[in-house]
Amino acid sequence: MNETKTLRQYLRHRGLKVTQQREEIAQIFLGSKRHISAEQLHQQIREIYPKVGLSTVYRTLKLLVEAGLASQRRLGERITRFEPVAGDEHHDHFICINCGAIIEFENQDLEDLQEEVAKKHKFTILRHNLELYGYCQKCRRR
Amino acid sequence: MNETKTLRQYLRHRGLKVTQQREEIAQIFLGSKRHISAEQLHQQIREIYPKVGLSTVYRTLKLLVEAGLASQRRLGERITRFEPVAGDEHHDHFICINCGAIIEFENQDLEDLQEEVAKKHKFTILRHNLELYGYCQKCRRR
DNA sequence: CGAATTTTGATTTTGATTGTCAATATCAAT
DNA sequence: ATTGATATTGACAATCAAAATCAAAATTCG
Repeated sequence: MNETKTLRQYLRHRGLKVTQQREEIAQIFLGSKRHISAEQLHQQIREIYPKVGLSTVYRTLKLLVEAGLASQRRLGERITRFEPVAGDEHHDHFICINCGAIIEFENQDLEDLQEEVAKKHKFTILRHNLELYGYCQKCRRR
Repeated sequence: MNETKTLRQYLRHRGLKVTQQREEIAQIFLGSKRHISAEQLHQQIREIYPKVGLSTVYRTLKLLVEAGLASQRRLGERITRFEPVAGDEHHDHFICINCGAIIEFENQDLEDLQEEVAKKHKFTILRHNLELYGYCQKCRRR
């Protein structure tokens, strides 16, 4: 498996250690079905490697994300925010991962395109959430 | 303020009571800046109505969302899920609010359009998260 | 008003995630 | 292979937002 190598490379590159647990967790995770939570993964791992702790699963998942081998839904934000609904127009958000700024924008084409895709999949959209993470104008330079 | 009426209507319609706290919370919330958290709102409310409890703020925000007067970022999902990154292709998600199914899809036009909008706002996208909430094919009928 | 019902708010509980720390494992240099 | 410096582990505790609890208070409507 090539991804195991990627992980090892990443670890060495950062001066981190290639441990048995990290390899076990990566192995199970990479072969797992999609959208798995840390705890689900922990369950699965325990069936084969009963000694691996939940904390280590969390820590290793973080490493996998950093190594580009995992993607994480629910980025940043850990609390729920609310906003008054002014008119009827919906807006989406840029979120700067450097300074935390939230920039709103609207784009009807984007909304239309979403509806089109939904129709293709026979899905009825009631609401949506689009978050674009990156650097705002100010934080672009580094 | 018209929105206050909307809330009253909504409450009566559901056989709920129009209470002082609900009106106070709605008043402050509707006049507040965007992206406020339950706790931030609670602080603001306390400055004027010191007796309102945090629980009531949470409960009232829920009602405001149901009444269509507030929108809530970070819908559904309360846990973080991870998935292996197979290739380089990104995908987005439909999430059924009835059965919880997560349906993946890819659409390059959507990605391109996002990039275009970002360019307009001088924002550099590193990653994004698009969640379309609604009913899947099975749950459409009701 | 007064009874029936809902709501409130102080507090506790929940549940996911992160922090702590002594014991253990890894790795580079002997 | 052994050592020593350093990183990691796993059990457990701590955090933190959000939900649940429940007796006291407020609201509604006849």
